[in-house]
Amino acid sequence: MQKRVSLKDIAAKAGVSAALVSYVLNNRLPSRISVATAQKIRDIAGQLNYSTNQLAKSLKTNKTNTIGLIVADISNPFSANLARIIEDEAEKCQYTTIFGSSDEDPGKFDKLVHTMLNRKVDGLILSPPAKSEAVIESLQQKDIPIVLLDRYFPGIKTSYVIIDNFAASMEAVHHLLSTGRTRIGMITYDSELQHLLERKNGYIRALENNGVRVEKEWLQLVGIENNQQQIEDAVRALLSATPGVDAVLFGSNKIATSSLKLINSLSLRVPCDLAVICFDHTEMLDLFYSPVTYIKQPLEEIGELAVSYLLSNLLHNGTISTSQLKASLVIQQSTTRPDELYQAK
Amino acid sequence: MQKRVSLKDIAAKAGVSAALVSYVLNNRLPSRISVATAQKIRDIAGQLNYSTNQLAKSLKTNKTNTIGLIVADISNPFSANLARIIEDEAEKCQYTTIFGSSDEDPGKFDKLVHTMLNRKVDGLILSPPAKSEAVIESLQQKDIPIVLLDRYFPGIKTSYVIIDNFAASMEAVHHLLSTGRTRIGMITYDSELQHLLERKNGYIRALENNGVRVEKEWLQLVGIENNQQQIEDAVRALLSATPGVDAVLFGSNKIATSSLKLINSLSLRVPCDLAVICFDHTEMLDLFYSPVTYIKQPLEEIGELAVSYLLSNLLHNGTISTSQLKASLVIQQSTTRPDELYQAK
DNA sequence: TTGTACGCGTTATCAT
DNA sequence: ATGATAACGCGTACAA
Repeated sequence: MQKRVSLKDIAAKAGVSAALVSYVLNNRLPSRISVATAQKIRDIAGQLNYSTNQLAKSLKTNKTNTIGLIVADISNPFSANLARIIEDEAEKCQYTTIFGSSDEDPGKFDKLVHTMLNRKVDGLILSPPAKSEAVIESLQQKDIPIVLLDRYFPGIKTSYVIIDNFAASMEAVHHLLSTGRTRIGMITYDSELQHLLERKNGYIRALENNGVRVEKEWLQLVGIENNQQQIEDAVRALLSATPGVDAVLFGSNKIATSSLKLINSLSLRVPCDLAVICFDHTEMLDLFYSPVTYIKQPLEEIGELAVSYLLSNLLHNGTISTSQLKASLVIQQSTTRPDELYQAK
Repeated sequence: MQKRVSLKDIAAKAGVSAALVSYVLNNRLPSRISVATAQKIRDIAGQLNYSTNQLAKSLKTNKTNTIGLIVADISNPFSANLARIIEDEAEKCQYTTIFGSSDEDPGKFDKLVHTMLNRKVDGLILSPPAKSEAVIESLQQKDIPIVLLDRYFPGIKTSYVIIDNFAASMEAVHHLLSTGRTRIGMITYDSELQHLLERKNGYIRALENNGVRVEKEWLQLVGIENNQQQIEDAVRALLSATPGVDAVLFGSNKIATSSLKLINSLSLRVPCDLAVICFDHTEMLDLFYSPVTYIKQPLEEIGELAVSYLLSNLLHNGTISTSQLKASLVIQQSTTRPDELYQAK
């Protein structure tokens, strides 16, 4: 169906053995091969437009030069951006990437991992969903190189690249406090994933540290399926609480989008009546009528580190490298103090 | 490194030949194999946690159950959504998808195609960039199954799934005219890609059909690299033209985003001073202070058809299937007539 | 049910 | 010094 030119076609045409062709094309033992035949082989390979069959090569060498990447959902901008960076980075090192979306479902995650393993990927970069510890541990037992991305499990020793979500949440809340907001709510996920717990705990700790009592209704937890209705209910609950909030921290870009969609339709004004901050950037945030302050993850660095950790793991199996990067707060209009708003505009 | 359990491990433990194990696990010749041994083999396979080595299988069968998908840029929401749909659709049919982003660069496109071919993908779904006709034609000569996505080349007979961009543009302009706009501009790409030409021509034709003279400055062409500065200049040119426009059609979501970002910072109001319509949906459009009317492509249908055409092509090589789907106009506030605006709100 | 050639490169060993 | 032979990786499919 595809390339039918094989090594032995070249060998036949050149009047040499297939092995020799292999050596030449891979630049092996260059000292032991006469320049003349080497050139002849290269010429013929060129004119036959030969390209090596990766399947056969991989079968023999047990190396596919492929890495598997599993994210939550490739159609989410956060995942898509990260995927793109990883793809580019891997490609620089001659690696091909195959993607999969887990939809935060550990069953689907497990299935994806195994299809990738059947295809003999050299290693995996994974954003594991909740309750997927067993899968990760089994990969470790099999000595399959993995790097966790965006998330990690405190109880499992693996390579990972994450950000300091606790600190990021704290910083966001401190910023809100510094702009005079006192009734700060948060909408985030009801999940046991460590990075999400840290976002939640950072929020709580920041308020406590500043002597602010966290009202029960100020912390709204929603399902990780990102149900629009549920998120809207959470927004309404925050606003109708007693006392109602004057600022909200959104635990993800999906939550932010759904919430802002509702807020857009209410009479409420941002930032006068409500300040908002959100985790992760999307273009939508800049286009909101009051550009949204957000917590920016260093995506390039995350992607590059993940690939580099994985590749170094491929060379020296057993190496464990971890990074916890710092996120930065990008301050825009959505958190301007009301009294500064007019002079700023 | 990974699965070390092979067919012959099972065969040894079961005291049968490797061939028999293969038959059993593939449910071949079920009538000719005793139920007892079949069960024994399955049990052993289960307890050894065997899973087949796709590399070896593919090498023999010349089938990888993998499709290659090349889009312009996986980090663009339009591409990402489509990719996700195709991934899911392929997965339903037991196919794995490998992605690549061409960045509209024919050289990169060609390179991606060849890495995929070296990996022996069964077929390709491609959004070809400009000047990649030669690559497509060479794939055809090699009888490699392909389906073009989102774009096509009029001179080349291939399977494709596209939308009627000409009609979509016309409909958008007609809608603007029907809401009383008379000075309608367009910002789109300076590209020879057929689908982009059709977007441009649909705009021109719609105006001509309605006896509107298209001022030169109303049609602004920008590079496909989506340079922010260039797009902003185009917006400014439209607004400062004589006469200045009272409506704009954006040729892509990237153009729309960049333009709206600028418009957001001007004193100009949408839709009072300017109506806007854009090709393709992103969430950003709903969050703009005046939710943006857009041309919606039937992404699910496009993705499903593309996969189905490719798979049917894998069975019966040489089949050519094409679809030109209709896009729909989703009308939102950004094109409301100024005089209806207050009563509508 | 089984033996075995096969797909296609790789690489250690053998031959001039 | 140069180059050839052959085993190998692992599952498949045909002949026996």
